[in-house]
Amino acid sequence: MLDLSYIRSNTDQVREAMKALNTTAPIDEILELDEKRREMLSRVETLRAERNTVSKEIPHIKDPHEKQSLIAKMRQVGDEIKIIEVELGPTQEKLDTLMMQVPNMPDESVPVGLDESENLILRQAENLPQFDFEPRPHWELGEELGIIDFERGVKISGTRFYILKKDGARLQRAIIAFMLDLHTREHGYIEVYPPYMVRRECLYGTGQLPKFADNQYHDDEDDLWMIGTAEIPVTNMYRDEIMDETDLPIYHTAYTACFRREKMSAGKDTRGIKRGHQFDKVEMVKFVKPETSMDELMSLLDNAEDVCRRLGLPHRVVQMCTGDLSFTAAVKYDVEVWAAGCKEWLEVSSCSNFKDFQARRAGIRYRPAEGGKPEFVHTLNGSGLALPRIMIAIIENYQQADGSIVIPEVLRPYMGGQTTIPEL
RNA sequence: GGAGGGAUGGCAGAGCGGUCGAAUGCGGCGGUCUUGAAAACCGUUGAUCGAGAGAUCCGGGGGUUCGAAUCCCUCUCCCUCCGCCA
Repeated sequence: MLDLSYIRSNTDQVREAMKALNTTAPIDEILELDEKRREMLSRVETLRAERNTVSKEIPHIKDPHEKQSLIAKMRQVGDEIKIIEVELGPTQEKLDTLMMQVPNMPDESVPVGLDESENLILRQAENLPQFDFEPRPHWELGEELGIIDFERGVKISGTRFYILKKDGARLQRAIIAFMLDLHTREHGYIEVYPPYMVRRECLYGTGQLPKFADNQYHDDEDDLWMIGTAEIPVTNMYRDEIMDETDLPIYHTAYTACFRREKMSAGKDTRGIKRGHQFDKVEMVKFVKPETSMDELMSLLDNAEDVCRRLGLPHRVVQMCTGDLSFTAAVKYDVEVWAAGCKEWLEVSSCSNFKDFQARRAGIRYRPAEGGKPEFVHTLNGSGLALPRIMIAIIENYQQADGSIVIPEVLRPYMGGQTTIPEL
């Protein structure tokens, strides 16, 4: 959420930003409602002040006539207050609703562009794996090796579901453990294991609601929402908290399953395990002081790239232009990994700086060490990394002519020393 | 799922329908004392909006009242007991 007083005093910049984002936001309506709200607020506050002072005097008044007349007068003031409040309530509500629909402002460093075609490739691996045979896609190899069962996945849960089996399931487990160990032991993150179902307020805090309700699975009976990413529970851990400056920065990493309806991508990527309704991900989340957040984003991105490097997966980094920025992000970089079989760059991580956008929604603040008012922290997060696509890249890039797969060296300790699938 | 009890400032814990943004203790911060520290003593110490006056906040929402932390309704959460269960 943006700061309302910022919108008020920097209206032109906000309008420009919305244009750059290639979106519209109800700025005029917001300003109008805000003015109406403030006008009513000052009226109602004056009346309340009067009632407060008089009500304090009433018990000390001896003369019963005077007392009764003041009570009558205050009853009238109370009625007036109520009349204004009846209008003020919905106005405030409407304003809040609109404010929740305004996307974050892009950082000045973000290139202006219309859509994904104008994203910037910042760096790209030069040596893609070479084969002296035609590399095959993971859905063929996976099925042949008996490590992915598409048919039975669909049988039990429908389209976009699959079952990992034998070394396939084990490989995924190994990657998860490897990534968590890397982030906790070498990158300074504290591991957490959060709930996969959260209350609705959490989704407002991180920005999935109200705009993206379509993509969330949710249980009507208890109003619990299945997380689409660990960002949701982990960021909301500190909702409505004021931390000490010395607590910052906080780095968390979490392994969770993620659930997405994928409505907007209907019919897209239906082959293989690239896009499922359920997938696993290791996530990195940071809470930092505002002045450090851009540096923190760079190190977060590097932490994600480090996973690729160690797994020996050629990757590239893409900076989102304004038109392809997500609703909540002020800056966003994607890490994409090359998959030799389907010959595609696959997005395995998305590293964003949300600045104070989520913190304001979720009420996450810190008290500066030198005293003074609490300030909003900056939040960041990035995948570290998404499992299915890493699985794809490993299966396809490490495939051999005979259809077997060589296990990347760093994963072998997590696979009991096994070096290939199938085991020789 | 059934029965009961509770939710107050960073924590613990008082609170009569008016003088309560809230006693007291702890913690935090500042000071006195001390070579330094501890102890002791004194002071200070919540948030939001607002230029300010002031307004609002005692789990959330609604109501009664001139006036609500205090009364009523409702929701949520927590605790205890019973039942059920990985």
